[in-house]
Amino acid sequence: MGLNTEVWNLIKKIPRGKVSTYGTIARALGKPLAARAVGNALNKNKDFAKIPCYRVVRSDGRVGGYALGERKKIEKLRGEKIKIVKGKVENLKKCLYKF
DNA sequence: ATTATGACCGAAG
DNA sequence: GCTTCGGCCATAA
Repeated sequence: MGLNTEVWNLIKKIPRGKVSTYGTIARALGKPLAARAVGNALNKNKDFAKIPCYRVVRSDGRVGGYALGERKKIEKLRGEKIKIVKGKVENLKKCLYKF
């Protein structure tokens, strides 16, 4: 397959109301230094219905990019009761999903 | 084979 | 808090 499918299949497991980070995903795939590549992989996803790419944020809590725009990403997260203040997730530790 | 680009990260100022 | 910078990986040209 490829990195893309690996990433997509993995993040499908992130439940509603939880998030993960690019770096965490990279580590979970055994490529600890590939955080950037993970972002690229998510950017190529088109199936927004099945793959919750909006649940992946930056390591410092900032929401990060989204193919449909940062605005939409924040809306989606808020829709799952995740607090966003000044473009950052509050209590990132608390919302983090453990793989 | 080389270069550029991007939904990143950590350290440093 | 903030910004800048070098480093990293994968993909495309």
